[in-house]
Amino acid sequence: MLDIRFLREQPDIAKSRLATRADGHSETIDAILAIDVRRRAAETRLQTLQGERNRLSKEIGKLRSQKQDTAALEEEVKSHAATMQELTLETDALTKEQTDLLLILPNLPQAEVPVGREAADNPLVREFGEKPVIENARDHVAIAESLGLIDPDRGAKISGSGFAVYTGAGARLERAILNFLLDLHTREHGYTEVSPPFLVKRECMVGTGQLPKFEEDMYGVDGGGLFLVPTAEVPVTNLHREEIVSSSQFPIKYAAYTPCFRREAGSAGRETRGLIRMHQFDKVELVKICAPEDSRAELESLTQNAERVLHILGLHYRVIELCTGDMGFGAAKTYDIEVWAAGQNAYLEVSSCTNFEDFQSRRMNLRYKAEDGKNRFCHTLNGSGTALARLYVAILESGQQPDGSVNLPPALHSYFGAEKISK
RNA sequence: GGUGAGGUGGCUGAGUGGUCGAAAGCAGCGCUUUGCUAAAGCGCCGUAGUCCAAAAGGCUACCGAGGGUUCGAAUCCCUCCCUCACCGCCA
Repeated sequence: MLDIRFLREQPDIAKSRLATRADGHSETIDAILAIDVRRRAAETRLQTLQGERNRLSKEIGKLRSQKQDTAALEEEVKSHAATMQELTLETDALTKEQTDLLLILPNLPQAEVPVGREAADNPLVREFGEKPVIENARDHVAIAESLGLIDPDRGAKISGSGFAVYTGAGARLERAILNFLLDLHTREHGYTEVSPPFLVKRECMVGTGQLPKFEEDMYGVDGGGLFLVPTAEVPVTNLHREEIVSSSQFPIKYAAYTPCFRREAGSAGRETRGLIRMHQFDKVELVKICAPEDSRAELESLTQNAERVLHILGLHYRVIELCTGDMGFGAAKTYDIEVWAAGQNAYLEVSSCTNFEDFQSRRMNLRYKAEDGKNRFCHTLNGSGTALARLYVAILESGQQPDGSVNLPPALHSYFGAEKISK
């Protein structure tokens, strides 16, 4: 959520920076400001009447203690009741209207984010390793089926398309990768492990920005009161919602595993083969909460922490920076990490590392006590460290051998309990 | 799920209809003094919104949340949420 004062004072700057986004409605800003004027006018009138009522009520109390008649004053207060009622309804309605619009307004890209319209405009930042040379590379579906690692048919049978069942060594590999990721980030990168609920309240989804705009992508339960988490970002970032945290805790760094549940509405047919786009997938998420002046550096180190996963696993990857037109709703700046999947002959996004600045913290009223004693909004960041399913794809496709087996990266041997998977 | 108790400022904790935004203590900040790994005295010390060109200042709202009663609500009534205790059920 953007600062209403900023919009009020510098609407042109807000509009021009928002205009570089794919979803940047400047007309929404005009609507917000129009409501703002009406809202404040109504509020001021209401407050004046409230002040008058308070003054008269005190007067009544004083007179009564002196046993004097107060009927006239009481009538005067009563005479404003209807107007106050109207003004209360008006300010409430205008406040809600304004908030609703503020909640669907995306974040401002940082000034240096490259301006562009779509994914093709995203500049390459760096890459690691090289594409492995594999003759007649098979894709992970063929590999996994021949080795009995996943059972897509039965996944579809029990839950529908977009759900996978991992079986035998396949399930074990999933668990091995998970443990490797959590150990790496907690032991070597200094993140505190969190195991949060997989269901969160609506207000948490609003806090991190999934709602109200993207409800059709989420799984709601309990009549819309609770949602299955689409990423651990939601429960973990909201851990400190409505708090004033101490800056001595900064940077707060959490690593959390959760399954992620997404409807993927509108993505049918795009990259849907095998495990690449699922309604449920596992992910280890990294979340940081820090002071505004540190968030740029924290994004760099966060991204490096996520990259290290692929580095250690020896997988070829590249880091790209999202252009303004390709950034997510709440993002001020985002790096995507894409791993090479030999069987797909394509890069797969396994991590999206984002600095939200104070966009989320405003929504969840997450503040810290600054050195000058003032309460300020924190900056929040998160990045996958990494998504499991696509990493799984890359491990299978990169490790595949001519005899049909899969060699696992050395870092996973002890977690998995073997060096390779074969029939 | 049932019964009971309770939710007040960073913390502890008073306050049951009218100068209560809220006593007191602790913590924090500032000053003074003595001096040295601290003590004492004094003062300051909630959040948000809004008004004014701005500062100073004013006003409004907030005592778990939302309604209600009243000229006036932290205080009375209703609903809900949460915490604790015990009971029931249960992985």
